[in-house]
Amino acid sequence: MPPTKNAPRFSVDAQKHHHSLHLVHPCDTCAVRPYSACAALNPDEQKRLVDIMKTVDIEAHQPIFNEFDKAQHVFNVTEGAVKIYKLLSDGRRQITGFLFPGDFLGLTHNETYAYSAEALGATKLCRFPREKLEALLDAMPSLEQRLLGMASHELAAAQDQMILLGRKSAKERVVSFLLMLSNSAVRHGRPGNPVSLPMTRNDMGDYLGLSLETVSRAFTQLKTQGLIQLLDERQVRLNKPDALREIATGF
Amino acid sequence: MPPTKNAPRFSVDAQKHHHSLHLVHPCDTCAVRPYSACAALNPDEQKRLVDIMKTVDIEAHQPIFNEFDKAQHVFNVTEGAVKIYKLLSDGRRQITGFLFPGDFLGLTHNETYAYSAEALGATKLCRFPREKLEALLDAMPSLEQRLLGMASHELAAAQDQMILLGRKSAKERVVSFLLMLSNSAVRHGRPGNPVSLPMTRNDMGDYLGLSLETVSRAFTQLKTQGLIQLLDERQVRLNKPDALREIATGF
DNA sequence: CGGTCCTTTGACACAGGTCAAGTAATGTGG
DNA sequence: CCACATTACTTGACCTGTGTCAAAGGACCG
Repeated sequence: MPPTKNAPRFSVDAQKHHHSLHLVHPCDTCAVRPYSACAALNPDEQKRLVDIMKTVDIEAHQPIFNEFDKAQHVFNVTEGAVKIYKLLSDGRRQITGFLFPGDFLGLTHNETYAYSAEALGATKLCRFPREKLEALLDAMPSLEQRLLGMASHELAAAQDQMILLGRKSAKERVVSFLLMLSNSAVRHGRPGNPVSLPMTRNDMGDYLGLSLETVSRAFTQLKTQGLIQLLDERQVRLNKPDALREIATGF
Repeated sequence: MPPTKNAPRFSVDAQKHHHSLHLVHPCDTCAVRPYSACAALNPDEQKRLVDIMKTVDIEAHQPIFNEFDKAQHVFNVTEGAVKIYKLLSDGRRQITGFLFPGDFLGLTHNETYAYSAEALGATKLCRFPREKLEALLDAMPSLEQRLLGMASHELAAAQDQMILLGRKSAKERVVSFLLMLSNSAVRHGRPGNPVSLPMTRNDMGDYLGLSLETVSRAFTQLKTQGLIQLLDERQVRLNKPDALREIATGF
């Protein structure tokens, strides 16, 4: 069952006009966050970024781009959530990340994208033409520094994911995932305890290297042990964060 | 035969004196490679790099630094090979990378190292004091650009490793590993076909998320199918690279 | 030449995958 | 507003790939 994807369907807003409204804080649009790129730029630099930027709306479950497409744009999530993934030729899928407001996608040093990207729910993005962004980079070391910091942060996260995928049990993976989502929410300025889960069990499985059934069973087990509590189907309360942290780190 | 046991050991002081000899090509010392950082620097910039650099020798199986140590130096491999890994509290280990001449280790944006590093065989490193290197970075955007390129390359590799760990079978993992080593050897200017394996089965297992027995069984199976051939215990010939590539990508 | 480490191989156990059935939640068209 | 379809989730029964444990051989070393 190789999930054959249709072509990207997104509408580009004609938003050029009110860019000027955002000049002082362009990153209100571009979702400024601790790890976002536009913080710490001077007004002139911000203006140059905003000038090459367009806002894009994506409907739920629509592709944003596919692996091996020509990499013409770089995106920044402003609202909603995105999953990025790679496929093996027989359809096996590995989700390599879930992205939230402030996160970049589509950065690459090759001609083509290194992964596919799809919106989880209704999502807004900032879109930068790649060659223009790269020209800006050369002229703005501070932006480049920022990107390096983000890349190094992502690299650390990728290594955590490797130990999860290579060495953790199903339960440890699910617990690690919940804590990771919680931490990420806090970093992005959202509440960290009732954790919201904008993705399906299947997506979680493809992120954690598990089947959807195993993810579901892990949830049930954690519920039974009183460690978590499902409020709404897409909302989990972490009852004993410390106990969960111990499970996640392998005690 | 484990690589170069009796490597000539020159002291740090001795190196200092003939820095001037290296000024035109300082990266002979610092192992210049396509993904290395010192390429494309002008002579003045190269000199400034060399001035803060020291050469270090590490014996086989000796630690270089440990996760959570204060990150005081950044290293570049010049000879030999290094493994970097993370541990869970009960001792489970995930090797997150094998590094060869030209590769950097110890780069982080935190106070402490994000992983432990250990020499596989006798190994030579270039060592840069971290704060001096960071000061240089601010002054040399070209170097920063180079690092960003390397980080983005490593990020892509990390995502390949995620699909390997999350979704590939034992046999697919081992084959992917052999091909990866072969490609890496070619990129680093060494022969790509008889692949040399400077690490133990145990190390391979900890890199691939498998037990050492499963790695061994996969080798036997590949031998039986005539796809590979063990020359020396640390040297594999890839008999049918195309067939191997198909296995690795999940056909 | 005995000790240590690495590798291979076999026997067996088990975590997690697969298949299947049933239910709940959500959306859709009449 | 209600049939109906669709998608998501849970749970059970069973199967299998890989881990674990154990033993034995080989290479290297002091």
